[in-house]
Amino acid sequence: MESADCALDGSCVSEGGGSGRGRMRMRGQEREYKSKNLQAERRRRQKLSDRLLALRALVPIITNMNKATIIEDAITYIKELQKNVKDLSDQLLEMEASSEEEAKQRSKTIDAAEEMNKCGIEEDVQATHIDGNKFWFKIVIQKKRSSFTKLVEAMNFLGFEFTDTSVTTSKGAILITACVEGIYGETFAVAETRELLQEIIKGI
Amino acid sequence: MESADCALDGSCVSEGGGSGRGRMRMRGQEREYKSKNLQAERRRRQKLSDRLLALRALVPIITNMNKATIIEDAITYIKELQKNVKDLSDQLLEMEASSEEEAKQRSKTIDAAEEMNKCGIEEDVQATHIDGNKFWFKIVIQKKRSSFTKLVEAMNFLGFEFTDTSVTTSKGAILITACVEGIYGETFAVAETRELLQEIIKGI
DNA sequence: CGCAACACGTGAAAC
DNA sequence: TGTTTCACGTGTTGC
Repeated sequence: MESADCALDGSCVSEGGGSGRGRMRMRGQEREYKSKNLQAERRRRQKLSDRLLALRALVPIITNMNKATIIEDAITYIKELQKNVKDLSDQLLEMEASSEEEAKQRSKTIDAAEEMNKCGIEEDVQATHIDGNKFWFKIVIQKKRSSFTKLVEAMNFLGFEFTDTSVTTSKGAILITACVEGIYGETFAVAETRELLQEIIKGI
Repeated sequence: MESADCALDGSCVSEGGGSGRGRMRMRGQEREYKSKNLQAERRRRQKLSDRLLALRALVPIITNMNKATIIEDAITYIKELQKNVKDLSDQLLEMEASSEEEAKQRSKTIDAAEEMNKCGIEEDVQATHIDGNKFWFKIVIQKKRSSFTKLVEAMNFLGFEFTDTSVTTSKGAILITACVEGIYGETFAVAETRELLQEIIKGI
């Protein structure tokens, strides 16, 4: 090293071998200037080195301790992270979109349910538990426009799937006999189901 | 610069001012050594500079063009990305947990389709004109969640009222036999009604 | 021995 | 103005 014999505080001169460049005058100021510059440069180098160290500590995979490879690894890591973020946010967006659709469906049926509450007809309802979450029920109500549709919608909203159903219309009345199954796996009590049906019908 | 007066290929000597360190002999070889070292150092510097440039290009927010700040920004950016990835994956995990039920339902419908195909049940749509705006139709479709509900909704929307209906679910398929009546008094052609039904089913 | 990587001091330029 | 940053050439070290 050219200045290996200098003190650490840069108090040495080590004027370059270029003997005649007309820059050896004002030795004291020149010395001070060089010293300040030297200290600043030392600080700068150390700062950069520290930053590089911090960067290396942040990157999980390190192929080499070299300065260049540290930055290279950091670059590939950043790219990987960006890709991850993109993929994840895409996936999340897709998920949210699908769940939004469901919410829409639900709100739609809720609106329907609210609309059902406007009308008020009380009719006969019978419910029987078959097994598990399967129920059989019989409903006789006065015929109204879209009443069957609304019943089906409401049952669907409550998590019931129609398996075997029979609908008969006669003289302004509708007879519905149906087997339904709770699709979410919850078990309902018979009385509860009956009350549910009556609530629905009350709304129709 | 100590060797600012040197040619770019490093052909200068610029022997350090340290006059007596016993290292000024073999001038030719020393010159060649320095030249090679110089070239290698140039390459190294350029490579590192390029990497730094690439890193800077990858980071969106740049407060300064300084080497140190470039690395600093990269560090904060990496931390931000890591946080993003963590948050997103957490959110996604939560979503997936809540939508597991749906996946179950979907696999259920897939199973239903397989079962249906196994049993040799084919999807079918038949429509027959009874009189006026009354139709009788038979539909055999693969069992899906809310498929019956959606069919009823669609028919209701199109102005059909269900009068006599029978629904049977068996082996992953759903058989619907129904008499419907156009409530608005329009007359529909049979072929038209059948196409309508097929469109609806396609949408389910 | 050569090669590769590094830290150093220094002159010049930028803000 | 001077402080800060940069690129440069060089000596040194480890493989």
